[in-house]
Amino acid sequence: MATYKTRAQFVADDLRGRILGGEFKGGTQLRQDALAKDYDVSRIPVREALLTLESEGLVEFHAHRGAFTTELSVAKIRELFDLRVLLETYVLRHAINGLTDTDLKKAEDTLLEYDQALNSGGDIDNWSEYNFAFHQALYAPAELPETLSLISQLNTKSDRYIRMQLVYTQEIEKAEQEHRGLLELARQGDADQACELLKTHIQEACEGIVALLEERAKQPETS
Amino acid sequence: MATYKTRAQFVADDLRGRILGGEFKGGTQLRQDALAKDYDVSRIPVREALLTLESEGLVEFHAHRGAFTTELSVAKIRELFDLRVLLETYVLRHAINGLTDTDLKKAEDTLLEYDQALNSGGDIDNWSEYNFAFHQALYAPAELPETLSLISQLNTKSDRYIRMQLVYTQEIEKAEQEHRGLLELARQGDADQACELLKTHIQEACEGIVALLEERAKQPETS
DNA sequence: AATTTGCATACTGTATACAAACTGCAATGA
DNA sequence: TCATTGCAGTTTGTATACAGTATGCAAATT
Repeated sequence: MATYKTRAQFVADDLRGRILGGEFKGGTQLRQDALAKDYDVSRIPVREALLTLESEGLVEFHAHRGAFTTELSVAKIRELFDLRVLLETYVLRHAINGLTDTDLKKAEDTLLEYDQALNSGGDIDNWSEYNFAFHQALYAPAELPETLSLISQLNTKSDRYIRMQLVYTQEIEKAEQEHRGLLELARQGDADQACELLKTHIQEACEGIVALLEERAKQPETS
Repeated sequence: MATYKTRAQFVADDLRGRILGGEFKGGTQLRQDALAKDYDVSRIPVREALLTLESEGLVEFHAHRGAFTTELSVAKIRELFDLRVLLETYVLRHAINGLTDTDLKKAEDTLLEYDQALNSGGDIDNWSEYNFAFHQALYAPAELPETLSLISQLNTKSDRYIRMQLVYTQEIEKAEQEHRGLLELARQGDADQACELLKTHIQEACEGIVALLEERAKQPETS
C-alpha cells in the first residue's frame, strides 16, 4: 500500500478485486465501518472508493442506506455483450489498418506470457488480467483511447460473469485458440474475417454465461 | 435544495451545470475550499461531488494536487463523435423496429415543447436539455438502458463543445429541421435513411466544432 | 392475533480537526 | 548567473466527532 498515492485508491483497487472475485453475492450491503476496519483506514477513503466503484457499475448507492453490490439481469448481460461486439469489432477493424510489426510482436508477447502463466499456476484471477491485456494490446494500434476506455468499462462490468463461466467450463483453452486465430488473421490483414471471429468469440461466451445463469436459477441454494 | 437526497448530489448536479456552461476554462483547478464556501457545505460533499464528475469525464484528479477541469483535444472530440455515430445509429435502428404510436407521440411532444421554449426564452442551457430529451425519447423504444447510459455519457463529455458551437453559429434551426426529419423517417419505419440522416447530423456538428476550435487556436487570447 | 406507534439502536452523511504533500520564494553555494 | 536547498504557507487527503435517517423490536391499541 505504501506505493499507492492515496488510501482511497488502494481501497478501490483491492475492493474491486474482491467484488470481481465473487466475494460478495449480488445485492450485498457493503458496510463502511467493516471495510474501514478491513483496511485500517477511516470511513472517508472507503466512501470515496465506493463512489469510484459505483461509477464502474460494481456498486450502487441508495441515499442514507449505503452501498450495495450490483447484480445484472440476463437481459443486461446480453446488452453488454452486444455492445462489446459492436465496439470491439469497430476498434479491431481500425487497429488492423495500420498495424505495424512491433504492434503484432507486442500482442504476441502478451499471448506467450499468458501461455506460461496458464501452464504454471494459472488461476482465474490471472487469466482475467491476461485476457484483458491481450485484447488491449491488439486494439492499441487503433489509437482510439476513448473507445478503449469504454470497452474497458464494459469488460469490468461483465468480468464477474465471465469468471463464473470459467470456473464451471473449459472455456479457457477455446478462448486461447480463438486468440491465436485473431492474431493470425490480423497478421494477414483480413479485417472482415477477424471481426467475424471476434464476434462469435464474444457471442458464444455470452450464451455460455446465460445458460449457466438459467441453469443456476432452476436449482435454488446449493450451499 | 430540500428536494435533493444528499448535499454531495446537489453539489455534483449544480457544479456539472457550471462546468458545462463554460464557467471554467479547461485545465482550471477547482479549489475544494472555495466550492465548499460557494455551497455552504464542508469539503467532504464537495470531494464526493468532484469524484462523481471525474467519472463523467468533466474533471480529473491528480493525487495531492486536487481536481482540474478537463479539456478535449480535437482528436478526442472526433473520436467521441465517431462513437456517437456508431452507438446512436445502433440504437436508432433498434428503436425503429417495434416503435409504437405512443412512443412516436412522446418524441413528438418533446419536440413541440422544445419549439415553444425556443420561441419564448430559449437560451442555450435549455436547448441542450431539450436536445438530449428528444434523442432519449426517440431511442427509448429500443429498450437498451445500458446503451442509452453510454450514449448519455458521451453526450455529457461533448456537451461543452456543442454549446460553444451554438453560441457562434445558427445551428439550432438546422438541428431542429433534422430532428423533424428523423421523426418523419421513424414514423415511416425507414431505418436506413433515418440512420443516414442521424449520421450526417452528428458528423456535421463535429466538423463545425472542430472548425471553430481550429479558428480559435489561430487567434490566441482575445480577452 | 394483527396492526400500529414509539423508542432504541445502528448506520450513513457531513462538519470539524489534523497530518502529509505540494508550491513558491528566499537563502546558499558552485 | 544559475541551480539547489530549506523553509513557510497553502491545499489536499484522512481521522475523528457529530447529526440525521433508516431499521427492528417492544408496547399499546383494536
